[in-house]
Amino acid sequence: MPIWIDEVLSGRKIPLETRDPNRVGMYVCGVTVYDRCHIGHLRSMLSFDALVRYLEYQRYQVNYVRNFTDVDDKIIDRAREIEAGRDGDWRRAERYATFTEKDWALRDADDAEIRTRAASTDKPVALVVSEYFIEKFQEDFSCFAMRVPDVEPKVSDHMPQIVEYIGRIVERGFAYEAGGDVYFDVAAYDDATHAYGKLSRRDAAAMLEGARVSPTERKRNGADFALWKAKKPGEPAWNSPWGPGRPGWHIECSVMSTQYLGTTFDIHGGGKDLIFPHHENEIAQAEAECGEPFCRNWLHNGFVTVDGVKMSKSLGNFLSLHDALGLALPEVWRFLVLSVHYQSPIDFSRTRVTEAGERVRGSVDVAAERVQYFYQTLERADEALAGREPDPEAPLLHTHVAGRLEERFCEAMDDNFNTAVAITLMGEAARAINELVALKAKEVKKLGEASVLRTLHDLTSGLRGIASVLGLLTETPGAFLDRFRAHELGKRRLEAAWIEQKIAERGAAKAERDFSRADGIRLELDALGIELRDMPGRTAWDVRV
RNA sequence: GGCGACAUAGCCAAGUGGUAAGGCAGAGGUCUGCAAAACCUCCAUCAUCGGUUCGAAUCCGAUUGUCGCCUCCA
Repeated sequence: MPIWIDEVLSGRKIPLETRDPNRVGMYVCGVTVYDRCHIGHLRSMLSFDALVRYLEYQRYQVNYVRNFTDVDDKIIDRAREIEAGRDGDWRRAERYATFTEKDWALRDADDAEIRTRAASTDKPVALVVSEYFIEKFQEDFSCFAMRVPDVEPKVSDHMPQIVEYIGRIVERGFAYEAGGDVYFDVAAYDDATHAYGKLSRRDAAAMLEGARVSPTERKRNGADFALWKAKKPGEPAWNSPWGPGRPGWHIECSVMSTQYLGTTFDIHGGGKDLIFPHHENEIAQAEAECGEPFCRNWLHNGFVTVDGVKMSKSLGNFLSLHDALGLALPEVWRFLVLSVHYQSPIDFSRTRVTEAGERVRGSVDVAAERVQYFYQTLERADEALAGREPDPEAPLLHTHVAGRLEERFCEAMDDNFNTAVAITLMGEAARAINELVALKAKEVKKLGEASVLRTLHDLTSGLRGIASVLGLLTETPGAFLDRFRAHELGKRRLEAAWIEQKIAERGAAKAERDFSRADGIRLELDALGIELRDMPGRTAWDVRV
């Protein structure tokens, strides 16, 4: 069965075809490391992580490359701001208008650390900035258990290759030097190939027509873009035939992707916002350089929105990964991301009360509850199965679910990686598990004890199996649920020991059949968001999300 | 202004020609000292209008609305 993908270059749903039927070469645009990451980055990383995991589950050998753009205008800007210090005018720039005190605290702490590091090295501050944020990237993402890319190339490590690559584009007549800069010649390229704009579906002629060459500009055409930028004072620079300078944005991805994956590699991914100009220009550069098709399959993930508006730096409505982890556990974020199809927007929200007084659950909180539900389900199943050996010959119950879980999972994932449907299937399995666990002895007897046991066993391992392909439900329930409760309690500044003590008091009251006192304690805890569940012999508790 | 996407129940969200998955919220029920959890049942004809078709949420056109890209962005 082929995997069907909604491919952006062709604009259609096509079966995934790879150069080698058993291998996939995949390049995903990573981050430009000039600041902390936010949940938009997280979404992109997790979406493609799930994709890689599924491909590997389908026995593809995936060569996964994800870059760091560590030489860039924004990084240089950040370095300048750090050098200007905390009292610099930059602080009043419009892009910081939405910064809160908390944002500034983190920002200042990062800047101070970078300043300290820069003081003890000869390196340009800009490179210290990028090194620092690569470190932060690894730290912030480490808890998400993502499939580690096979290569994480950095621009600064590929200068000779980039310079040579640009040289070949110039030689072929698709780029020109102007005052130490080198620009890609969109007109020349489009004349030769009629291909400029093919990814983003733009009309190259119209773009060229609309643009004017201003006398101060070095560009021949407004649509041209820099492959190499001549050094300006205070900027990091590398040598090149055109003088000292640095690469423009876009060229690094063409160079590094083809270096590690070859020309015409299989999958190129990134956020939708990269389609133009970044990916369009990557294609133009790469195909200008070698005359061969660049990448066959282009996949783009949708945005994260906040209150329906795209989350972006300039709007100041972004949630940093750092803050995100304070709100919910990594697995909850993974669940939230995968519960929406990768191409659709995800609206991030927290639980709020409307003007009408209605409580509307936020997407993160709903995700947290679902993850909790799944682990609680597994915990019940594990308990029910403990020390019992299922008979694989016993007739299966719930055959639509139990017998077809993996098959239906593959159907969903083969259809353009529909993780949303995959998660629905997980829900079906969990419901069936709960139903079996809750059966009474009489009902078990009627259905056949061996059948119940076997079905429960199959469902549980099946659920774990498909979930783990997506990087979900891989922990032991106890470990996860403990952490989950600790996290929720932490948000509310409550202590588990205090709650346990209250529960003990209530237990004593119950033993004396003093139900009004017992109920009083229940209400007291309930008001704090603690829910009690009386079970045979003990009282369990949960934190309401 | 140019290009593009989307519009599914109170909220979130699958579904690209055959008669609307799932989740949250809500209602009823089983269970319970009372609860909770879990499970069961109920809860939409798919923005509007027109067209193609035996048949459309799914295709085409128009309208309205929302959003994105065109400048940095996952």
